[in-house]
Amino acid sequence: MSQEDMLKLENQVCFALYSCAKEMTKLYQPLLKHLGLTYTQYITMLVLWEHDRLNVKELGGRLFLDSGTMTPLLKKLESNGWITRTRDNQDERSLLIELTEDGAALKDKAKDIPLQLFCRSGLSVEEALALRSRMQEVLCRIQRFQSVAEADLDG
Amino acid sequence: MSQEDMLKLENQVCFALYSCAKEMTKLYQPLLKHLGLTYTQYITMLVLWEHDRLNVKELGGRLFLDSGTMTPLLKKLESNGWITRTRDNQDERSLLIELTEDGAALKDKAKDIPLQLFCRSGLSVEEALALRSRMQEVLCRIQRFQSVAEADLDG
DNA sequence: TATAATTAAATTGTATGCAATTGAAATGCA
DNA sequence: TGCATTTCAATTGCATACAATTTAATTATA
Repeated sequence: MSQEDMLKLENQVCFALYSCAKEMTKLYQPLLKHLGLTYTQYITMLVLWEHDRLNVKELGGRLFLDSGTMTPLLKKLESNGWITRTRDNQDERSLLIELTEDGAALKDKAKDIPLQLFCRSGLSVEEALALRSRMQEVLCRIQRFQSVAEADLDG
Repeated sequence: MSQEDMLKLENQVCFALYSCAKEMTKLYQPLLKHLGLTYTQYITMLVLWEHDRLNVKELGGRLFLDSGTMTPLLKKLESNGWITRTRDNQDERSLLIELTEDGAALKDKAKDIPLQLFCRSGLSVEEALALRSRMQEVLCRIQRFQSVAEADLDG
């Protein structure tokens, strides 16, 4: 492919990924509105429903989000009554995030969302599984490159 | 898969897509910094390098971005001297976006970016092509569902 | 132990991103 | 022609995102 062609929008892998991710995220909106959650708040709750009592760093690490994004988001979840934010007695730098009763109970109201979303995606089960694995693998490769790039800066 | 399992973060197709797209976009940052562009500004320039003289709607349509995003972004590109924004004489509602000489010349400085990014992605040519096609196809399917959903609201 | 280095979260500043609304211009149609 | 509808861009309000910096707490080490 020529340098000229490589600059065309339709040939961009990243743009295809970027626009597809945005449009898929929008599919959640009508479903999440019932719960009073945004997409980012929803994935945060997904983590907490699996692993209650994480600190901001652990939570952000799983979601690939930094404290600049997590801090206001968690304050919002707290003000909505889904979580509590308390300093860790063992290490006062850490902030422990824990589900409230309401926050834990919200999981039941969210239980149909994954299937609903799957239907809206128009994917078959096999396609969805393959796509997810592929994305996870590409993400791993990118992270590997990022690590190498950082190591280069150090050396 | 159980309803319980479907709520786990690692089983989310959308989160895999969302996080992968974000991390891949970050790979552009060091490359684009030299040009003084953000990623969103870069993809806007990609469109204009292919099709100069589009209005905001046409430009936003190609990028899947609405006027709320495009307006400030285009004002920024204008203030940086890459584009001009002028009302269309034929239809005063439309705002024509055109490249300046500098904006057109910037294309040459960007010509290596696609290949550089490709190297950083860790993908083979075949993988990249397959991934891009896959994303474009999934995006089409999602858009189809969105259309159906809107038609339902009308009816 | 005193201090340097590190770590966690918060903060600051900038740039998206989108739903909903507004205002101006163009179009449709009675 | 005259008015309702539609269309386009801008605006408003809210919620991310992230780089860079700051603050407070902890750890490493001389």
